[in-house]
Amino acid sequence: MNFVDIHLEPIQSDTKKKILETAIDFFSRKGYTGVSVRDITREVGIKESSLYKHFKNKDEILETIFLNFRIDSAIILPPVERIDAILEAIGPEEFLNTGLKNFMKHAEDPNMRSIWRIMYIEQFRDPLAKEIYSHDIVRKTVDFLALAFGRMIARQQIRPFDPMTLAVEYQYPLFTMIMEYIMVKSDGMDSSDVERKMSEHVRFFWSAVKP
Amino acid sequence: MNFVDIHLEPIQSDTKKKILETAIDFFSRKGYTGVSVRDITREVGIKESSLYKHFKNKDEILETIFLNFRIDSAIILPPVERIDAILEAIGPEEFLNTGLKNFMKHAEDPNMRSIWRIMYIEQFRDPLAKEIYSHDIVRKTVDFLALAFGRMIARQQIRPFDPMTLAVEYQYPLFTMIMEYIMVKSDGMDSSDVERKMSEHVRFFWSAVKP
DNA sequence: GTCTATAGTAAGATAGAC
DNA sequence: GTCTATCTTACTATAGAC
Repeated sequence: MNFVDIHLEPIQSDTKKKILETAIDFFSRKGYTGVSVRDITREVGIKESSLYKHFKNKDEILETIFLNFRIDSAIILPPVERIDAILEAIGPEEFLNTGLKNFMKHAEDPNMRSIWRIMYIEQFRDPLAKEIYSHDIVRKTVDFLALAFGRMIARQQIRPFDPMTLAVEYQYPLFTMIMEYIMVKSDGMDSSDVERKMSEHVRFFWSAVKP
Repeated sequence: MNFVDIHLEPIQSDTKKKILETAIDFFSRKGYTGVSVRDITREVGIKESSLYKHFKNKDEILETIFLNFRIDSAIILPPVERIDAILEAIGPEEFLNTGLKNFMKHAEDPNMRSIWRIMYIEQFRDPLAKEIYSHDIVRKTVDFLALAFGRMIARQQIRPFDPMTLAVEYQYPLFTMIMEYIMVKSDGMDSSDVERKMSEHVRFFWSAVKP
C-alpha cells in the first residue's frame, strides 16, 4: 500500500512506512489509546526518540492514517456523472454486483482492512474519525445509491420505490456485513460465509425491486 | 438502572453505583484504555485508593459492565417457545414491530446506550466483548428470527423464502440503524430520522415477504 | 469506607552526541 | 536519522492511619 504523509507527499522512507504500518496494525487491535509509542518503536526496531524524526507526535500518526483512509476509500464509488453510462453498459443488477466487487478489491489490502477497524473504533472517541466514517462512507455511499436508484427508476429498470429507501435497504445490511467481513478477515478466519451473505443480499434485494 | 456485581449481587452502595455509572459514561466516550482510574474517581469525588474498596481493579469495572450488558440484553428477545403463541396473537407484521419496540424500551436507559457504545468499541480489543456482541446479540437475534420466519412460512403468513436469508435481510439493516440510533442519542441529537428509517425498513421488508 | 502517602511502572516527548 | 540519556507527567495499585 502506498501511503502519503499529512502534506500529501508519498512516504518514501522505509522506516516511516514501517512505523505507519505497525501503528495501523497495533491501533486496529488495541485502539489508539491502547498503544504506546514504545510499543510501536519496539516492533519497528528503533528507539522512541527516532520516531519523532518521522512524526511530530503520536497524534500525527493517527492523522496520517485518517488521511490515507479518506483518499483510498474515495475510489470505491465511481463519480456520480458516470452512473448513467454504467447503467447503460451493464444494467442495474450488474451495477450492484460491480459495486460490491469494487469494495472487495479495496479491502484486499490487509492494511486497508486494519484501517477500517481503526475507523470503527475511533469514531466513538475521535470527532474527526466519526466525521470521516459517517460522511465519507455512510452518507456518501447512500447518497450515491439514491441517485443511482433514481436513475434506474427513470429508466424503468426497477420498480418505482422511494430512491432513498432503496439506498438504505440496499446498503445498510452491507454495512453490517462489511464490518463482519473486516472482523473475520482480521482474525484470519474464512470469509466465505460473509461473502455468501453479501451475494445473497444482492439477489434478495434485486428480487424485491426488479420490474 | 439496577446493576449487579460480578457475583450477581445487586449493587446497593451509592458510591459503587456512581463509580460504575461514571465508568460507563467515560468508557463509552473514550474507550476503556482511554480512561484512567483517576478520571473516574475525580468525577465521583473520591480518592483513587477508595475505588479499590469497591472494585478489585480497573478490569473488574469493565467485567461488571459486560455482565450487566449480558443480563439486560437477554430480555430483548422473548423465549423461543413463545414464538408461536405470539404469531397466533398478533400476526407477523406486528411481531416485527413489537420486536423493535422491545429494543427501544431496552435502549431508553442512557446507561444502557452507553454500554452499547462500550460493546461496539471493545469488541475490537477485548475477546470477551467480541464474544458477547457476536454471540449474545448478533447470533442469538438472527437465530431467533430464522426460527420465527420459519414458523411464519409454515403458517403461510409470509412467502416461502429461506428463513436464514430472511433473518439476515431483516436484522442486518437494523444492526446498522441501531448503531446509528445509539450514536445519535448519545450526541443528544434528534433520533426521529433513524426511527423513521427503522419503521420504513419494517414496512419495506414486509412488502417484500407478505404473501 | 474514606483518607494520605507512596511505591513502581509506563507514558509522551526532548536534548544533544554521533 | 539513529542513538543514549533524561524530563515530566500519568498510570495502576497498595500500605496503613482514622
